[in-house]
Amino acid sequence: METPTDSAPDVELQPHESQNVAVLVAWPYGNGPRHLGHGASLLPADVIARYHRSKGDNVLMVSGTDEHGTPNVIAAEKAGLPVRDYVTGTNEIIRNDFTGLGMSFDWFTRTTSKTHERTAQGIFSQLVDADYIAKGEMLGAFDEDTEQSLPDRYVEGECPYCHSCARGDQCESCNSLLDPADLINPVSKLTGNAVSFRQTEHYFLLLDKVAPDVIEWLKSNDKLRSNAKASSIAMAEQLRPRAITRDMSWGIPLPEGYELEGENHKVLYVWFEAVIGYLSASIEWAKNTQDDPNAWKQWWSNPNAPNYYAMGKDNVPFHTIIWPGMLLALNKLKEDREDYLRLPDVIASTEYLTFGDDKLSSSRGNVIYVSDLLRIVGPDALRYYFIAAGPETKDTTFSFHELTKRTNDELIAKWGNLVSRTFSLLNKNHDGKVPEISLHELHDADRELLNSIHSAFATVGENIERNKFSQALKSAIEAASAVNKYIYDNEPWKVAKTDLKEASRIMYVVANAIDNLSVIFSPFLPHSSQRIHQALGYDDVIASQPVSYELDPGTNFSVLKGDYSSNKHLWHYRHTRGGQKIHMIEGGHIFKKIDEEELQRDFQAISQARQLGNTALQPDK
RNA sequence: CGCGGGGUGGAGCAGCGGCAGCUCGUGUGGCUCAUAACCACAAGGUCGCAGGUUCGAGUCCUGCCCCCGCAACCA
Repeated sequence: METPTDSAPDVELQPHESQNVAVLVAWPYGNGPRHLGHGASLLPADVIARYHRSKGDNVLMVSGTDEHGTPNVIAAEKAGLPVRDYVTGTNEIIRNDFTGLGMSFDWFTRTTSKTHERTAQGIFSQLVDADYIAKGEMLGAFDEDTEQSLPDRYVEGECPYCHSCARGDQCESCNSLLDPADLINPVSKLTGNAVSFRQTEHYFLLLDKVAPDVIEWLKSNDKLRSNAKASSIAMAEQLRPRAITRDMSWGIPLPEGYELEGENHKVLYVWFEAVIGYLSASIEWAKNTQDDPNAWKQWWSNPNAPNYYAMGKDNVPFHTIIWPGMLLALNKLKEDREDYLRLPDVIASTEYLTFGDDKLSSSRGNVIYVSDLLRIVGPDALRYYFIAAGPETKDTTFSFHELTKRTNDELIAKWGNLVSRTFSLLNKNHDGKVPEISLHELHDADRELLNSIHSAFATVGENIERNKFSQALKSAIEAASAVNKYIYDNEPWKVAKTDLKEASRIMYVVANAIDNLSVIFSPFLPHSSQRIHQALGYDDVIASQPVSYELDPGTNFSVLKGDYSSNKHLWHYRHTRGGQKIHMIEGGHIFKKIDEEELQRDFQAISQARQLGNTALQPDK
């Protein structure tokens, strides 16, 4: 990347050598709409993907809904729906949340897809054959009446130590860690029925066997954030075999030939199969959208294709230990090094977004959903908030006040207002056109400003590449501020009255700056960047959006995909062509100012309407 | 001594060995093209507490206090 000099800023950047970049987004659990915490932890993935596309890289961004597991079965029961119908509904809700936010997935599928089932079963049987998975026995809790198997957290009873009421995994009164089998008079939290425990046979992933390799890999990966790295190494040092099957009927069945004795209702446990989704979704994407069904290997088995994983911090161990452990074991079975599956490079994890005193999660009452705020403030204000004020390095408390401040006093005051005043000046004094000038008319101050925009591409890009998203966005805002100062210093509204040619030069520089800034902002604020781009008279698409698409018509199985080919090779300074007619933005403003009281009122109204409305698809309490 | 993250002006954060910074808010002034927006200047901090290392410490070490997450059947 060149250093900007005092020469004209029209130096061509070195053409960026395209890389294949995989962006792997943690699979949202399919039990209901996404809340703000989910949005905050997954949005950085979209910034990474959009930035890399803009740079010219070939991005493959995949994810899907994680639809198996007990919580979904229970939620479906409550809703009075077959589980499959229930998760089809939540998948649609989550797809809409992501579409609304503008998450530019290449493929957003479901763990209930055939490809996923086959891939997960294939990996399972390979690992069994290679002795990385072995049979063993485990004590399981069963509802005595319904025969439903129950995870620890659904079992409660009297604490054997302090004799107060305790949940299966921990006593909230005396804080003892419990084994649910020790509880006195255990009952199901769901039905109140008595719970009994029996030994049943299960498959275990022999994590201890891959631990040395996992530790070695952890130590050698210098892109992992130090917090994730240290805690993961400590955890890896005490890995034990872990059961990866469950007694239930909802899930991926064990592959043929691997059934356990006398059992026909064992399924793969969600945490084992869900992480495989990254791979299976890539395979499914290739099969459905590419000429070459093996195209996924250009990301997964390519030594020059870095990958980025995005998730909340609770998910880190699955991506630093379990998934790498599985991949390491699989790679040991590959004869050809060229078939090695790539382990995680960058784990961009966030901390938690909290709300008041309660964790903002779907398992508690205090929740604000992504869709609520999308309706009230729109996608880009929410995206701005997530990146500028989100829990990037520490837990952060959400507040309407902070959202309002960030939107009104930063996003709108700096960037939105810059766009407004520019269009207004062009309209008033320059026939609603970008003035035409020749570049050698530029003054030193003009070049200086344009150079600062030129270097903003580098600064913002570097920060994104270092996972410093809020810093990157701040740099973009600073670049916009420089343009505001330039306008103030040059007073084009005054100059236009006496010397229109001079004013044209100034306004050309401003329009040119905005044109470039819309590209710089596009990974963060794709919706508004696209509108500004069009308002400047262009008709191409610099920030595409995902669309829902029914895979096999009639199956009710839909995925998100998108065509982002026109978003590529934009991440560099360019001169705006003069003379093009601008189009005023509908309503005059790209961003709508937030009235904090109104925001709270609107939220209350939506929240109440939701509680009164159909509860069938509500997340479980 | 289970593991880890965080505690920096009113708010949100950066800095992680060399004169305490940024954004917002606040005050004053300027500007009036612009969504009471924009521009300039100013006030405001003994960098959680206590020791230590060092010519020099938010920055390294030790102890303590507070907040948060994880602790593997919460996926």
